[in-house]
Amino acid sequence: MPDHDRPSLPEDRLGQLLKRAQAKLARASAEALAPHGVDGHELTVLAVLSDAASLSQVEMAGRIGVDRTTMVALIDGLEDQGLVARRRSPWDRRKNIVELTVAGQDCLSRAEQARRGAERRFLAPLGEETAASLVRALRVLAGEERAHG
Amino acid sequence: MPDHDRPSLPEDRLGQLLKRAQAKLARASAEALAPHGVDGHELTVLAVLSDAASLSQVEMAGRIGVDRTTMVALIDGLEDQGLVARRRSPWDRRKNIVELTVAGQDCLSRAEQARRGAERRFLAPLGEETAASLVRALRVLAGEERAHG
DNA sequence: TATTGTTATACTCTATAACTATA
DNA sequence: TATAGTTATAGAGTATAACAATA
Repeated sequence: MPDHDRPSLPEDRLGQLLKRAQAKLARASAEALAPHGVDGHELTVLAVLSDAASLSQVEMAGRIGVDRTTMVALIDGLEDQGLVARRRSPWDRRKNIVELTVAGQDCLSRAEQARRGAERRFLAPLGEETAASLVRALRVLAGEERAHG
Repeated sequence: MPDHDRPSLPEDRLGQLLKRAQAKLARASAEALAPHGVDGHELTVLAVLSDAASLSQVEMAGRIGVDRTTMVALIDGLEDQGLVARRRSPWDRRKNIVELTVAGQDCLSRAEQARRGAERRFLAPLGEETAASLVRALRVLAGEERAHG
């Protein structure tokens, strides 16, 4: 049976490679973030808030790509830890304005540094040039249209 | 605020890129496989059986990386469609020997071709050389030790 | 009527625990 | 005692449906 006619085994399939690489990085990131008391989703919320100053919960949900019902519990957890604060918008009393607290900014700085370290260590085996090329390729495949980050 | 100190937004994070690329490929593969009546997991089982001729359910589970309890329903579905057959091992009556049927081999050929097409179309925007380089990089990151496939 | 935040519910995926039969 | 297959159950993660407050 010629090689190109033999069905691909799991370990040769692109989907499996992407899945395993993602899972491995997720584990490494989780380990790096654990000391800072936030998980990946929570760190994302903090980072988006840091970029946008303040957003309503639906706006946050849209940015992050989760449902607004999922956002509720996420913000609950962050608020319980004192990392973000909710307040009613005076202009539209249906909306919650969510903002970073000082503790939240501090946590973000530390946790983001830890996350970057994990990402850097994860990519280290590739070398700088290959790693950059991988990221470029993934941006294309993921449908990321931004010219450069 | 210098660029390297600004927290990464979701779309710039490697984990997100891997996740989105994987999700996009998974959707494309699911669409390509749908006409053949199998999903990705089921196709994997067929491919592994084609490679190994016959395996017990625990051996299959080990190869694919799922629990043996998950394998039961997987095999159930394939058996209901007549794509695989179970029989008791005469040498160890605790074990089920799972084998491809003729219909299963036929389905495998067609579905695997469809899956490869989806993968090829997914990688097309990169060009051949970049795509091959991506796969090599992912093999390294996923912990894949095989020299070349 | 439509939207925001919220809660309750359901669904998917997968693993753990427990049972049966075999070894 | 230990293993293979099976079933029932539970947990994580996330979405849908429904409700109250507000626009």
